[in-house]
Amino acid sequence: MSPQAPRGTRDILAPESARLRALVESFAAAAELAGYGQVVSPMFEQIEVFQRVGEATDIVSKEMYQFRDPGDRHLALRPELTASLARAFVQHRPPLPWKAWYEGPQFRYEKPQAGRFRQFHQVGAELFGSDDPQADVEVIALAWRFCRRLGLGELRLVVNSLGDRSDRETYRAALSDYFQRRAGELSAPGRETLRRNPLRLLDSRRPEDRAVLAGAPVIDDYWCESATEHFGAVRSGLEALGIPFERDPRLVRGLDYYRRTAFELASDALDGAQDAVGGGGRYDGLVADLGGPETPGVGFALGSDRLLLACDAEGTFPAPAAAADVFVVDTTGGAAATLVAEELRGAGIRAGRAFDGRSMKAQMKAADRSGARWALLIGPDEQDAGEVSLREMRGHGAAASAESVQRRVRRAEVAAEITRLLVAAAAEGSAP
RNA sequence: UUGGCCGUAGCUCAGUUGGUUAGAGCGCCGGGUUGUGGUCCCGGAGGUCGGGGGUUCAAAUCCCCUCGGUCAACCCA
Repeated sequence: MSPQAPRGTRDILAPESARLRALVESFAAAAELAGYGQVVSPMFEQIEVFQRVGEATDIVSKEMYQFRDPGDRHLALRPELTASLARAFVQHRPPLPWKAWYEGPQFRYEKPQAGRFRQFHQVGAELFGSDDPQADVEVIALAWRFCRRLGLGELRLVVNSLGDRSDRETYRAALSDYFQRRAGELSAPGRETLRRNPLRLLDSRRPEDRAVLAGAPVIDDYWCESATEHFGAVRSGLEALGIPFERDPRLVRGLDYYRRTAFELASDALDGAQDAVGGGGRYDGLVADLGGPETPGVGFALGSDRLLLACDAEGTFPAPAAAADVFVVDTTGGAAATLVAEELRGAGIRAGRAFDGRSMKAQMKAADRSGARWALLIGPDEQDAGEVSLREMRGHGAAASAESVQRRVRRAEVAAEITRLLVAAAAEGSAP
């Protein structure tokens, strides 16, 4: 049996890889418009970076790829990037507010399924050093604006507030009390969840648990004044921007470090259980947990793979066209094609060619399939005359409905002539 | 980690109650006379039937294990 990509990983080949790259570029543009700078952080960290962030979360307790390097350092492939960014913040202490965006693969040991991989890609942004609700609004708006730019329409923004640290703790205790009293009615796995982290029970999908949930205490009653005020400001900020959202008091998110604002973006176009394309929130206290000064922060991450699945479902954000401009057909052996193709590429023209001395017919077929606008023919005739034949392929430009047109061009003027034609076509296309 | 469904050429799939050299479409390669693609016609290459073990005179077809995919629980992007 020949080797395969490890379970839950995959090769992303040409058209799709260009699409992923375009998505990242689009995100970079959106983030940088808002003043976020890119951070490229290591693919792995000292394991404590993630452990300090939440022992109770599955992501760190059982889904981390961990290993010891030859120097016996205990390391982990990053399962998420907020912790890495917080570590980088503590290490470099950049001026506040520090606005950073990132992109790249992350790793979680999970059972793969559609929209869930062991190596997956995210884009995200973090804002450190401000507890202004307007910062929350800016961050959410960035995520929203980016998704809209991808063409996603069936998107749902869900927001909640988990209150301050102490609010969260008292609520957690109250919730725990409540569930303890009715533990008998919970499902078996639900009781286990209750033991580990009662908050997690809030978004259980099991019917028994949901029934018990109906009478559970609501977070709203545990907010302190400032948390209430903060959440109010976030909501009115979103309203002012015309960003639609719904409030879900049971939204808790998986990472333990969230305080106050938590939000999630889900796509209604995705069927199946994995409909969340991203989420985020405020993590005041995370920086301190990593040994830095008390520093508030808010941010989000979006799953690139799932965003693209959602785009597929909505038929938007197609792969950028990769068609060549010119395909060189050489029946004199192939060396002439090399010279012309390299010359054209040097002039910024996308040029393809065939190898292995294939027949003219075969080369023409290849030219057709390459999607090139022109075939550039070099045979003995052209070579003797110091010329090439430039054939406009049907389906392009003026020749779309008529027969393909073909004419001779001086060999020395080929690059200039094609450049001229490309410029003319671009002008025509941009100013119809 | 738990459970359901699935795994046949590069891709999408057929393969009757186990029975001889495993098929189709698409794609790929070549050809249809004198250098010219997209349509059409002809031909060709390509499969240890995911892998291993077992039952049987005989297994793609039955059983077990394993790997992988998928769906759901869990969790999350």
